[in-house]
Amino acid sequence: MSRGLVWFRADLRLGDNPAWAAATSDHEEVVALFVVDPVLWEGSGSHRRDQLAAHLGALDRSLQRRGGRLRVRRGDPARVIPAEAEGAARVYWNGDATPYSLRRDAAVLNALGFRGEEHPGRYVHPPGSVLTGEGAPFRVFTPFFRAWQSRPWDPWPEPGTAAVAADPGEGVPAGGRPLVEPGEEAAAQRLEDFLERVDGYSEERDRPDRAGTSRLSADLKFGTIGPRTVALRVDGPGEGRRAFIRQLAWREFYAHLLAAFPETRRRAMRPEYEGVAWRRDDDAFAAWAEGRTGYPFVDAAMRQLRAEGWVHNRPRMVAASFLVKDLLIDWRRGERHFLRWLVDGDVAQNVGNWQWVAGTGADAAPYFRVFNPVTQGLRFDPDGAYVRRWVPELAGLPAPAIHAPWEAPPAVLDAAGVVLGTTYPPPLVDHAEARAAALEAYEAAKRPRPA
DNA sequence: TGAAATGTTGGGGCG
DNA sequence: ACGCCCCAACATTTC
Repeated sequence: MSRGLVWFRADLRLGDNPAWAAATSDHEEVVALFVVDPVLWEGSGSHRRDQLAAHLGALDRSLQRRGGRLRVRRGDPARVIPAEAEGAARVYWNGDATPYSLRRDAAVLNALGFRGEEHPGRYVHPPGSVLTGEGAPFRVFTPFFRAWQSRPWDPWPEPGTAAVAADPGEGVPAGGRPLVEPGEEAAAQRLEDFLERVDGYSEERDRPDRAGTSRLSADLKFGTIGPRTVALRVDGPGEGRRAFIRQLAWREFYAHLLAAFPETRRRAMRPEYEGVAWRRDDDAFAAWAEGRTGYPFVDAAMRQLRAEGWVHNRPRMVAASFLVKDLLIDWRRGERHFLRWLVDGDVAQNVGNWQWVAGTGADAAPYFRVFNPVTQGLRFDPDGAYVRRWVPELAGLPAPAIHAPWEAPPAVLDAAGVVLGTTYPPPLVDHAEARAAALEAYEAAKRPRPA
């Protein structure tokens, strides 16, 4: 009897899954394997581990409905996969593009004696497939987007009928309470829920106090939903749908960039900014990470990150900008922190967006675009509801004052029970001064070095 | 997917 | 009626 092995990684679904479809069509029996890689497991914060464990449980239940189990092993994939592949004709997986996964997959493939088969399941168009007319990678989003959109594709095949092996191995790791209901059915329901409000997406997506976004980032990260399913369901007329497809394309752009320029995992895409004189300020970093910068919109974002591992994109950008521009701390420190704590933490997206904010990336925000944390709060959280939820000690403050409590009249602070320096910190830095210092630091880095 | 600084315009108050 | 000032609203430029 012919047997195949499917190595699940960031594609925890059975539908819209090319590796699964190929294996279940090519063989009479398949083993569904997940390897808990200590490098990734230990590197993840509790939020992502809890969500992953829950998703694995849901995948196991889906496989049980097919008469099998998810097999779980702990260890280095380069050792575990060949051992598990004893008796299997081929091993199937969906490829990824981060430097670590490329190294890992090459090692696995080598150890398997090339009985491995990589499929593209993580993106609508796999990294490296969208290129300029000259065959070079795009460095600017808009032309990438055009090429990405005009590239034809078909939905991936449906799964075949192979039996699923029923040995659960070590079993699904235990985890705490996940952020969202696990599994691909729940993810599909989240997509359907989003489609109910997609027409308002353009208007609502920047409002952290409302539920205007798709909330699909973690599902795309874990692969509990397929990118082509998302693209197919969202495609259509209307501003909201177009705006969302554009966001989906940013995700693909960043995957393409990291695949084409793997060194940008650690280094600025624009080398002139490698020389910025970042400050080594552990106290300021801790204040940022713990949500006590004294800027309510920033603190709300950082507390939401700690509490639930997900942050709305707008406060995410503003909090990131604050670390880099206001505190002048190296974007890589923030990148590491976000990657650890985010449920949707993904190397390509995280690095791409941090470099965008820092102004060091391809097609990034110019370095002189500095977010004002007060103005951003006033504009995108006009009632203060988002701040009120995550910074409860300010909850008694009325709308405009809540975004800049140090400017509120004493009577207003009194009435809200806010004592600056006691119940809530004063601003860690003066934004206007910090902005000027950041501009100076970036310009200094750009200037040619004196001979 | 900014914001501050600077420039311009036009309405209204007022002598 | 006129000039002057103030300032809000908008536009442009600069970082």
